[in-house]
Amino acid sequence: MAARGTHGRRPTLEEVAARAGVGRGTVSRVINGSPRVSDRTRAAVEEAVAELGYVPNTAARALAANRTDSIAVVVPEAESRFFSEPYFSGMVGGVGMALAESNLQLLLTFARGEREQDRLAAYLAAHRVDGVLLVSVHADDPLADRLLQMDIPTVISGPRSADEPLPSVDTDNYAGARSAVGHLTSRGRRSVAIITGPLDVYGAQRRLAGYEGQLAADGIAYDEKLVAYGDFTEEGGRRCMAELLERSPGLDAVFACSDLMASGARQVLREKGRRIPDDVALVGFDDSVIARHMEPGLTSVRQPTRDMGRAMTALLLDEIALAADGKRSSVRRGAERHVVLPTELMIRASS
Amino acid sequence: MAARGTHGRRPTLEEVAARAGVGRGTVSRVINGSPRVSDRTRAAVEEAVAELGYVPNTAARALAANRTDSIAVVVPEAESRFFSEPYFSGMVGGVGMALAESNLQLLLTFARGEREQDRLAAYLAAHRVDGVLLVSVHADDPLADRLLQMDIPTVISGPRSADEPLPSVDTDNYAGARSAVGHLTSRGRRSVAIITGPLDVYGAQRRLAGYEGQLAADGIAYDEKLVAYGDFTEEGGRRCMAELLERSPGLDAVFACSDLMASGARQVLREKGRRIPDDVALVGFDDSVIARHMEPGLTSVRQPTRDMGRAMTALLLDEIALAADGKRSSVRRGAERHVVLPTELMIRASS
DNA sequence: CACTAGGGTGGGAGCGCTCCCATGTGTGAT
DNA sequence: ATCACACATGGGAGCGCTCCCACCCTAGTG
Repeated sequence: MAARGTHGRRPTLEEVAARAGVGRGTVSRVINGSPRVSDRTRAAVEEAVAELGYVPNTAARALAANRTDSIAVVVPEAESRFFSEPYFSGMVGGVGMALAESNLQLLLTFARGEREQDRLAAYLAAHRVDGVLLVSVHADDPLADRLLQMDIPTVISGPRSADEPLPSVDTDNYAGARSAVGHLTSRGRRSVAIITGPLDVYGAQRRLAGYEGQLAADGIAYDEKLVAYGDFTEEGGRRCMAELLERSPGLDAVFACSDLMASGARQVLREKGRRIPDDVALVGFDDSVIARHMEPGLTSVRQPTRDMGRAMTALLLDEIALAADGKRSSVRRGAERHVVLPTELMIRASS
Repeated sequence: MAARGTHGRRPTLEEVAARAGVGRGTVSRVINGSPRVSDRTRAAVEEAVAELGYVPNTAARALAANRTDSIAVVVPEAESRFFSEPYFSGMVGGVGMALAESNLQLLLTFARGEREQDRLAAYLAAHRVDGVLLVSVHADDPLADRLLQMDIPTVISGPRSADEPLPSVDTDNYAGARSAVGHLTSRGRRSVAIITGPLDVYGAQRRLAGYEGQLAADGIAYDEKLVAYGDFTEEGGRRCMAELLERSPGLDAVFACSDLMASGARQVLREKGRRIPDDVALVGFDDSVIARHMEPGLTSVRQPTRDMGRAMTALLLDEIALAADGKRSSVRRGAERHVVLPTELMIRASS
């Protein structure tokens, strides 16, 4: 039943073996690049494979070998954020790029809500993937710990804390924030406000820390009135900007911890009649499309999302290899398991 | 060997059966929701499943049942465009959303270059997925025809021509273009230029046709000098705008067939000292982030990318079901296989 | 010239599931 | 009470592959 079309079944290993006049095992060896095959035999098998257009059946292989040759990218957010934030699509693109060189497949999964996460955890547990890439995780995310417990090779895209147990890839949020603030102070701004991200995201904390660090380095007193707590959304940016203007009408610069928030801030600044950058300089974070198309062009801290995706993939492949080798090294290369990528300040007209 | 950790193997069907005191077949029936099980037995099995934390092994199921419960989204572009164009991520998000309700998984695949495409075709042929969603295809794309030949259920995101053999989902490019141009003429613009997309993309042709259609309806003569042939890129938009200004300095409106091109056009208009919208009105297509953040806000034809993703998924599920039923209806519901979604003109300050 | 290594090779066993047929068990009709 | 039929159930036979053991043959050794 359910034969998929008249074009006939795909050839099997056995058929290739018959055609090449060898045994099943030998064909398997050739397919998997084992050295224990004579050149003559190998050639014969390869010919048969080509003639028959043989492609191994993944399901059978997965069942027999207990690996799936695929990894999952898990985005624990509603898909809606997946659109709006270039962070995600950049990351996924980088992963895809890195994967193209291996022969792994990429499973993309969204998991909003606890129920979904439960389902997902079970799913991943069922050995459906060789490893997991966790993107954008909040400090209290339960999924990460579950994966850790279940011993599934996992790499996380931003550590949840300073001592993240899972291997991770991150941008240097601290340095990035410092560069942004340093840029503002070096241009003579003295009353630099910040619109933070949600502080249950470790990266957002680090950006705030970078802000504080740079002010200290520049000998500028930290002023609580210049700190507004946002959530990475445009609306949050609006709200924070309004608050800031109310509390500190004299501010002359704003560092928004995401471009989206910067965009919200810009709207409010404009409504209140502040000119950018003349009255208030504005800097964002992400260097997304928005930054390039905003008016005036938004100075922003670039995150190499693509490279991050690549780095995550590389790390994960390591982890998977390690796990397969029976985790002979529980003493792993500590620091190497936490990759931190540099940021770059893209200077435009807004500052 | 290669046991993935000390936490032990996942329980199997057989173990659940033993625990529940029934046979393997019965458990399978319960898992798959067959009605041919008594309530008492069903309850017992469900309890055993819960206690053991049983999750079916996908590979085994795929092998036995000859289906994979997963579909592939194929993006035949370099990942680079995947980032820059919200079209893609919107679509993928919609697919993810629709899939969440089924229990299918989403495989994301990029295929740039012919070699990659060959590999991919073989891959898909090997029954690794139940169906394929093809996003953004050029008229001469070979992959689509191959999938058709191989009898793999496939849905394409924009038909390649008026008589696309594959089921498709598209936005109403013709009507969208008309609404944009009509909007411009209704505001008194008489010299409306167009920057087209690459004409080997059917949708781009339709937008041009809509432009012509609306001008005709408004009794405005079609002027070749007002048509510039772009490629959906920002740089292309710049080039075309420059050309147009040279050929037709008196134009008072521009319809760019993508927001990205509109952005390029805006830059050139500004450089040449034309005010938007006072001197030249500008309209884009896509209603992407760019449109919302451009200065002035860009009037743009919105494509419901999310809904498109959803619609594609629904169509594909149909196709898959049909294929499984032994394609009893080669006489399929013709028109229903081509879904066209309406556009909406988002009016902003640029026009 | 017998004897041992070892590289090459064939093929059995089994991965966990679905499919389906054979077997039981209960119900209503005669 | 008897027969027929429907429904519920158990379990064999594979799905196509990998793993591994046994075997063979050749080449080197004493």
